[in-house]
Amino acid sequence: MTANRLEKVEHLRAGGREPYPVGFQRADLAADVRSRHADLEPGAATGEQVTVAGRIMLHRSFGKLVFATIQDPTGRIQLMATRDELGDGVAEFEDLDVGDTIGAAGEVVTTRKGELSVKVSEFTLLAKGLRPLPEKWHGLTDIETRSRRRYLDLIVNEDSMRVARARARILSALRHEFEARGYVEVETPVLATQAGGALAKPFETHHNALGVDMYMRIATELPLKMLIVGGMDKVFELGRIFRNEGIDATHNPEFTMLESYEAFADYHSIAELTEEVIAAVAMAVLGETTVTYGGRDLDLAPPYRRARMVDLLAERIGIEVWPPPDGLASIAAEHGVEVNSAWSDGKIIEAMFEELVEPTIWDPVFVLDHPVDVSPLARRHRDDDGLTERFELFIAGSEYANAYSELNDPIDQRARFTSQAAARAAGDEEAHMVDEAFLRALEYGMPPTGGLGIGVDRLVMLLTDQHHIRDVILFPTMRPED
RNA sequence: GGGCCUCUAGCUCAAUUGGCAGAGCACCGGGCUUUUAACCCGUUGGUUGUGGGUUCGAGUCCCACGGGGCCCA
Repeated sequence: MTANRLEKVEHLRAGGREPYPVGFQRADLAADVRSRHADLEPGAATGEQVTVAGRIMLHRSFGKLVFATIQDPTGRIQLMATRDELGDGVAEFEDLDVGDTIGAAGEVVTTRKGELSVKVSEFTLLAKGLRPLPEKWHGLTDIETRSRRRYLDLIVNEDSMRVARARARILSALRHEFEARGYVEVETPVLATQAGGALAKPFETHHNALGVDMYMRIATELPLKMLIVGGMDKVFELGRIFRNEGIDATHNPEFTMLESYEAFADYHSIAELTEEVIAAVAMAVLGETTVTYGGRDLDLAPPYRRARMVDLLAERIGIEVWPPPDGLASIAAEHGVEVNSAWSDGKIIEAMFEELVEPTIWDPVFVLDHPVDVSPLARRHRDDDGLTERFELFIAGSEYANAYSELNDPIDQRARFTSQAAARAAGDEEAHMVDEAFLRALEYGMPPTGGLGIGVDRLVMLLTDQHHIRDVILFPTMRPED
């Protein structure tokens, strides 16, 4: 089939016609033509000349009369090529294939059946397609091909285009919300000699000229806090994060996170910021705060419920878990939660929460006050030394945001790092490394600060009703094809 | 990492108990001046993911490997 199309290209060139010309000017978009001529009678002639361009999606020939439906970024419109108008040119129009990109000029008319059309007086082949498009009835459904050849998916699956465009609007709305609140967007290193700010395995690489091993960032937290030390009191970064972990419905090795830090804020004010931003983004993208996710309604309008992690867990299992009772590990085991004997009480509580409470959450909840040993960068709770001033926002069983009153006590931070380093030495590959550069910055004094991270891909999934992260990432990470 | 499922024409899918690899769309040729997934007639198109094995005979059964999916860790 490609051979046939190549012959056509050769034939065009032999006849002095360029199959990939430059310089064509599109003057009109399908949707604009449609909106200008919404309710024409069948057989109408408007006298309006338009110049449209797009990819041929459907092609129907009657020999001396040819219809082609082209698609541009705004939609589809039918072209009608007639012998009356084009003479022998109609044969050339008939020879076009589905998948070709063409430009055409002509009068806006309706056909006898009432279909709005451009009656072609001139047309130009702009890009000959050598490969056939997926089938016009069933389109492209194979998940692997849709992900690997996203361009095809975008051409034939309207929903994929909808999601891609919604994602762009979400990114734009997020920026708008933070900028409107006086936050400054910054860029921090993707490549660093230490990976910190989160508990995760990094990608490792090497800088040849410097002769040092480097890591792709697993968070933007530490450099952003250094900017708070530097006096940039409200900063945010919207960027790609890399974690060397498995791929599943909610994890891609590279993903997009928004992190923000605000001096003189705490996790209570950041919770208010978070619910306002999420509601505003939903409004910007959907025009309402009610979303349907997997067929079930969800309201993103503030305020969201606030509840302590330990209280939600106690409510679920009917036993108080804070302060940790004796035999917490056996209580976990009784509820089918597997725990490691090396785990701290805090880690056990977190694991029980993840397994027993998270899946039951539907409406937005700020889960507050995580145990200190699972939160090495968060400030200790002002009323309880064993907890932190932290929240995670859960919606529909998944985590969407993570925030702290930031730990700005350099002595405590060093102690936390040291304890993480011990866990690392004991084999926990995700434990945090001691970051001396960050500690030095804290030692100069960081004001009390509220910080926030929002998982952007998951937010896109929520607002576009997608249930796999690969469907909101244009080019998800995949194994090589061969 | 483990379990289960899956891979057939460019796309979407068939193929009985192990018995001639097929259809629709696309492509090519022919017909048609009002179609809407146009229609009608006739062609073309295959290393059945890859490599082995069993068998008179393998898309089908077995083994290994590769891609993908779902679930679990």
